Amino acid sequence: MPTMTAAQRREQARAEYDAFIKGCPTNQLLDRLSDKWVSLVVAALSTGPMRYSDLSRKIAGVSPKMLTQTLRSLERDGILTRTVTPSVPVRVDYALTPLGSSLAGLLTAVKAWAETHIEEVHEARERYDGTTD
Amino acid sequence: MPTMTAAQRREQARAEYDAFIKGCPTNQLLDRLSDKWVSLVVAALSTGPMRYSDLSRKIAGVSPKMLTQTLRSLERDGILTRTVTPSVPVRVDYALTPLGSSLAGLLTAVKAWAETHIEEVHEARERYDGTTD
DNA sequence: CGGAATCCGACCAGATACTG
DNA sequence: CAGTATCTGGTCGGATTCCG
Repeated sequence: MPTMTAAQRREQARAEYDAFIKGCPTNQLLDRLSDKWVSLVVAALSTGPMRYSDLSRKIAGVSPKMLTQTLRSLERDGILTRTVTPSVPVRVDYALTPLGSSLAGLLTAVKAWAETHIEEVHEARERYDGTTD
Repeated sequence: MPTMTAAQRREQARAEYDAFIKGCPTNQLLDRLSDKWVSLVVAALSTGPMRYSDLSRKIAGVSPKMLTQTLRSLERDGILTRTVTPSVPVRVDYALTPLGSSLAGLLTAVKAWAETHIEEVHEARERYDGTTD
């Protein structure tokens, strides 16, 4: 009696999909890139190591919480390293790993694409928005 | 007296940052890519045009709402085209534009990077998670 | 079949305040 | 200086329902 079968089928499809995602490297990476702060942090560090407060200042709009959270996940993924120097005021430096650098290279490629094609996108948008005819 | 100056400074930094974002093509593009369904739709269409229900089936975990929403924004951005065939049951086909195809190419590059380096990420994660010492 | 509208819950993200 | 903890609210995403 398929009374709530619809929901169950959805759920099952979701589970399968989820399992599929787990084994899919692309999606995991995409998950990282989809974090808006990730790209900014990586970009900021691509010119060299920075301290926590430097990052906080350079990125500006970020809250301490999000910055820490982002740095943590990137550190966990081996994208960057966290170095604590126990001086009188504690000093923490963040730097890209080789892996992180290659990711930065990828982001550069994305950026290049964006700058090349953004115009077309804008035109398409105006065309779509001015849906006069 | 700086009682609430902290909040105001945050707000101002946020405004500047926001303005910066507006003019930044990279970020606009990143916004698109950060939508988890976008990549899946583009990937699905990269092998050829598909109907709405085909996409719905192929992507599996997506709800009608999100699928439509994703397709709309992609259509608006000129990434894909929407073709309605007014037969008895309405038929709608979606296909990538040349712009969309080039985006698909970019996603392929990202995918390649992911598959190349995912192993390192996994190792880094296990090393980080097994925080024994 | 293809889609729109509504409702609602879950999660994410920010602000604030406090600690080492 | 470099975080952490908590609360809160806004947005996203899903389920449901109904229309062309």
